Amino acid sequence: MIDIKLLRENPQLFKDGAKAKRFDVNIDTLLDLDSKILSARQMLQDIVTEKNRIGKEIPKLQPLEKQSVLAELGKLKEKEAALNDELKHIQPEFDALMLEVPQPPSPEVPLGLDDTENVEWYKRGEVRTFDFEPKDHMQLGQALDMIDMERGVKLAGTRNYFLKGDGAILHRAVMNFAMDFMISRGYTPMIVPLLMRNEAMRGTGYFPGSEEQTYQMERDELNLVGTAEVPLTAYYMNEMLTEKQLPVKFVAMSSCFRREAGAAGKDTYGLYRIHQFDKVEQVIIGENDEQKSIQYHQEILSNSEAVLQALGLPYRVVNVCSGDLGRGQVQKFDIETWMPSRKSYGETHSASRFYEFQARRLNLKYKTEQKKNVFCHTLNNTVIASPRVLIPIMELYQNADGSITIPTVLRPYMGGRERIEPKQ
RNA sequence: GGAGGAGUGACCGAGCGGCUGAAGGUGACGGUCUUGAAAACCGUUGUACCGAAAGGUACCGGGGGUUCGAAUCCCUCCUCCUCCGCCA
Repeated sequence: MIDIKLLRENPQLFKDGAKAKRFDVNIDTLLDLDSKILSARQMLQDIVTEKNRIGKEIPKLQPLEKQSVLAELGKLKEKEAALNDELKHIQPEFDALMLEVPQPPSPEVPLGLDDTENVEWYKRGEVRTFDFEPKDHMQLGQALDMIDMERGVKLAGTRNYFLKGDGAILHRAVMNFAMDFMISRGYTPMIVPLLMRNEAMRGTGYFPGSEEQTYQMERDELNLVGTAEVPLTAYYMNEMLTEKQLPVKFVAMSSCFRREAGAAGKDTYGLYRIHQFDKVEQVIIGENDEQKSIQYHQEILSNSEAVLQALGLPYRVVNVCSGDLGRGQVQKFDIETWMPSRKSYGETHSASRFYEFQARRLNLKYKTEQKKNVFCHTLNNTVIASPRVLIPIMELYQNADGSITIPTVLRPYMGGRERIEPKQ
């Protein structure tokens, strides 16, 4: 959520921001509602002040005097009720609109309509060329009995799968490696609840907007999270931290659930776009300081790069363009990892910086050394998401004989083995 | 799932229709004293909104109601605790 005071001062900034992000929100209506609310509240306040003054005198009055004073009060109450009634209509309208106003993007964000206009920042790692006909991850997965898509679909519908045998082992190895790596960098490991109240979904910016993308447990009014960002970022919701506590750095491993509504027919092959996956996610809750936020953004980006480098995967970092940014994001860097079967880089990570946007919705504040109360800043990034990352691992590490070499950093997590080989 | 009990400021805890934004204590901060520290003593110590300010308004788990007036009474939701049942 944005600061209404900033909006009053500079509506054009927010109109331009919304336009660049391709969000449709009526700022003028919002400002109009705002001024109506302000004047109604001012009048209401004056009435209540008067009421309170009269109310205090009542116990001192003679019974006869009381009658006329009570009559006077009655008139005030009528006015009060009318104003309250007006507010009751306007306020929810205002609140709903406020939730829709996008955070304007940083000046460094390239203007663009969609992900095709994201700007490549830099590349790392060598893209492997094969001297044999490489298999894709599904062919490898079947041959090595690591992936069973058919039975996943049989039991749970499209975009569902089983990881089996070495597939399950490799998946766990990747997750555990990433988790241990982040713990070694000082992040606090968390196991988090995956069913979240609407409040937490709204607070992190997913609602309103992503209801269609979310599995909602309507009977219990709970939502299956699409990322551990939600419980981690909302962890201190409605709390007041102290400056000394900051920055808070969390890392969590969790399952993630996404309906992929609107993606019908897109990326239907293999393990790329699926309804359920596991992810190690990093979140920073930091000070209300844009320069520090920018530093933290670099930090979470380089954490993930270090993981990819350790795994020996070639990737590129892209500066996500305005039209591809979410409502709350100030700036976002995606990391895309080379996937031979797609003959392209595919998104594996997404590093976002929000400034106050989420903290305002979450009512997440801290007390500064100067005893002022301000909103925190929040950021998050993927550390690793599997099985999507198994696509480049399996495909890039495959050998001509059909086996897969295990990346060295994963070997300790796989009983010291060097290869995944077909069973005899 | 059934039966009871409870939610007050950073924390503990009093209040149970007007004198209460809220006693008392703890903690924190400032000061006196001291070579320094401790102890003791004195003082300060909530958030949001409107306002240039003075000041005003709201908030005692959330929402709604009764009343001229609610932290105090009623309804509802949430949370926690105790006992019983069930269970990985």
